Amino acid sequence: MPQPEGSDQRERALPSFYKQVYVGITIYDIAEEAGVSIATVSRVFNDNPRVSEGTRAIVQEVAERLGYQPHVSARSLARRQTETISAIVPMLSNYFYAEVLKGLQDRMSASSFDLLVYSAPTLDEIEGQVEKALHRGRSAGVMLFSAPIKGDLERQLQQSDTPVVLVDCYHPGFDSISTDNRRGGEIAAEYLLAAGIREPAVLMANPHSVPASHRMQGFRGALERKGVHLAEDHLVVSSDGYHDGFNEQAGYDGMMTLLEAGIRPDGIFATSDVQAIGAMDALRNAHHSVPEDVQIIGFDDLPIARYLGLTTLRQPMHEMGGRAFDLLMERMAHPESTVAHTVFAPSLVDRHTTRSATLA
Amino acid sequence: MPQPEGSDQRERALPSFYKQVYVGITIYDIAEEAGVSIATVSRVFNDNPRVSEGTRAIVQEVAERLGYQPHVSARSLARRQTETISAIVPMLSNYFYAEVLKGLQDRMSASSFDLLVYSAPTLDEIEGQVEKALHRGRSAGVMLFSAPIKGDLERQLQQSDTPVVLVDCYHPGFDSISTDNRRGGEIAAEYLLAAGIREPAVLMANPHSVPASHRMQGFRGALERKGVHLAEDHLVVSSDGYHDGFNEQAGYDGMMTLLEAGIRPDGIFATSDVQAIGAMDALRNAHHSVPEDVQIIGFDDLPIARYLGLTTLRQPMHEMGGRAFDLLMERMAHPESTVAHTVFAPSLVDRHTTRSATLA
DNA sequence: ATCATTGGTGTAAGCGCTTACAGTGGACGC
DNA sequence: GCGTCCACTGTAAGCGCTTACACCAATGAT
Repeated sequence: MPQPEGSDQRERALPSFYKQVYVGITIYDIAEEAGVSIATVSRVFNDNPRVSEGTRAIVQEVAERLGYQPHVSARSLARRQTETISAIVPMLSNYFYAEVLKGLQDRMSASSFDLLVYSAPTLDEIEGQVEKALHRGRSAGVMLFSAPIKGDLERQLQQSDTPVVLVDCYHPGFDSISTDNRRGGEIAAEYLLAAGIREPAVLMANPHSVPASHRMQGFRGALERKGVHLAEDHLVVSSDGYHDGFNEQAGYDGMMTLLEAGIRPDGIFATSDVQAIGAMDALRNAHHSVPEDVQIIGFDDLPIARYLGLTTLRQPMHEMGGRAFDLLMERMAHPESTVAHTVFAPSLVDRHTTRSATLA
Repeated sequence: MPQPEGSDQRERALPSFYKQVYVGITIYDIAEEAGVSIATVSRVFNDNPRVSEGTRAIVQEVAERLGYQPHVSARSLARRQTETISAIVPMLSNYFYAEVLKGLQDRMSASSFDLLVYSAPTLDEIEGQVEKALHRGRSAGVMLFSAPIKGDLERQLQQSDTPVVLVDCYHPGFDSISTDNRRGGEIAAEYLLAAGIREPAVLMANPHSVPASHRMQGFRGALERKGVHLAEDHLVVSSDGYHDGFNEQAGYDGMMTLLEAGIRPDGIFATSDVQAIGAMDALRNAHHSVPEDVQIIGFDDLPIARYLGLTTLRQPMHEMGGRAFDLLMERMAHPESTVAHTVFAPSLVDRHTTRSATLA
């Protein structure tokens, strides 16, 4: 239905009746009511200084009265940019992601950006979600969590020209923010060794999980530097696909594998708190006491870790979220600047599943 | 910069060089390359049957080759609708919301909708976030969590014509989905009474929290029906604003208030698991044992409840999220149909902080 | 008094898409 | 052999906004 000329057609949308006030007020309505052109109205909402104070006041009053709200799609189409950023996370109900996202939102709330959340519980879902997030006009920036950047995904991201920030993962070509997982593993090893353990074991999540691998590698490396060997059969790798093996069942099963093989480590490093919790369950069932018989260290510092008194490596999740947003803004402002990798050092939170804590 | 005529201007965007292939391919580019009009291209992407098989194949091939992606803003502007729904939650890092959101996303993933997440940690932030979510063109539907619908907010929602579904809260004028909090309170009371308690106490979150109030009311009501009175000083209401008093500290403080007043209840109903956990902390510090000296029941069934052996009332969070999405879709399809309220019955999860569990 | 400037405003094109409406050419019936 | 119908396809308007450019009155310089 062609709109014959000017604003004739528009008149029916004008707020003659109250019930219509809140539906579809456009700048045309305001322009007509205020007796100015749509360009002027638009200028007012864009804080363009080339509008006289008087006109500005009138337009604002009318807009207020009619309950005008700019149409986001029209605006981003005309401006050629959105105020939406997308986050692709493996799972919302995972505390780590929820907390990072919260940090992100807390920082975002000062800006006018909105947060679109995609979830990709399994690795093969990532590409699809990333593709959606990368749709033209969808997001001003993308935040990708815990994804191995290679193959098609890598290409996809490289070919796109929307800014990307990697969280909890790494690729030389993109800004990233992560925890120094290797260092975390090292700290765990040093701590356990200092606490007197002789026979370490590792409960690892899925081998393709980069953070899990790094944590384990750091742990093993530090061990070896101190002359302690991590036996092959003392490293249990989860094949549980649920959340990459970062789950309680995986921890429980891993511990049972050890126990059933007659292995009795006196120090355990679990690549996540949830795994540690599962392991503690198994240990309890088998009547082994923590930390007397076996000491255990987790990773993440979930709220539950505090309640269980679990010694763990803390990641500054909230801060990471805020920083991730900053990085994205930075990248948007300077698309060509050098790629930056922000690495947070994990800190040991000493509680009651390790000896030194009890002795301290 | 006016576009003189037809597609002359466009030619520079055509993929003569590969590095440009992935930036800004429009239907004009495809139309030109495929030798058809933009209308035809558009029809192909909208599954309009009035396109011949041959033409369709060519267009699809070209689109694939050029890596075409529709521009979401342009599309929603032209279609006068978005494929985005917004959720306004108090706090992402709260397990309840994260889990409901996950249920929502799991159901959504089958559709082509995207999820915009706003957070409103305090009550006065709700209106602002709702307003953003209600911006014209922003969302096809809004999901509002745990918000008291009254005053400006009520008006705001009523005047808007975008579908709204309330989660974990209620208003006669809007579709809603919630747990029967009163019933949950009743179940807790009946259970505790059956387990032999004589002196009940309630640890309640903020009084303006509707779920907390209902839980308490249900509890008190059931108690009275059995001839047991809940003394005024046995009802501790939190004034801790953080997350409406649904936090561990509030539970801890509430329990301490009781203890310091010399009150020694033998059965405690906490309006949330986190409060129950805080209370148990206080109890432990004061050397009272659970469930011997005092039995305690929480509400929610967070993962941590399982580990602590906390008896609690479970809300089907994941299912609620899925259902919420269905309701929203339903409402979008039939804007004028009768308002529907879906109420889930909470179920008691019997663990070790209550007697009957140990005795059973 | 005249002309360049300037502050304020309007006109209209264009962002990339959808879709009503208007062709167009071939198959078919008479 | 000509009109009718149908299956496709193209033309162009419009979604609500931004913004380059044009315009105009008032101002200051000369």
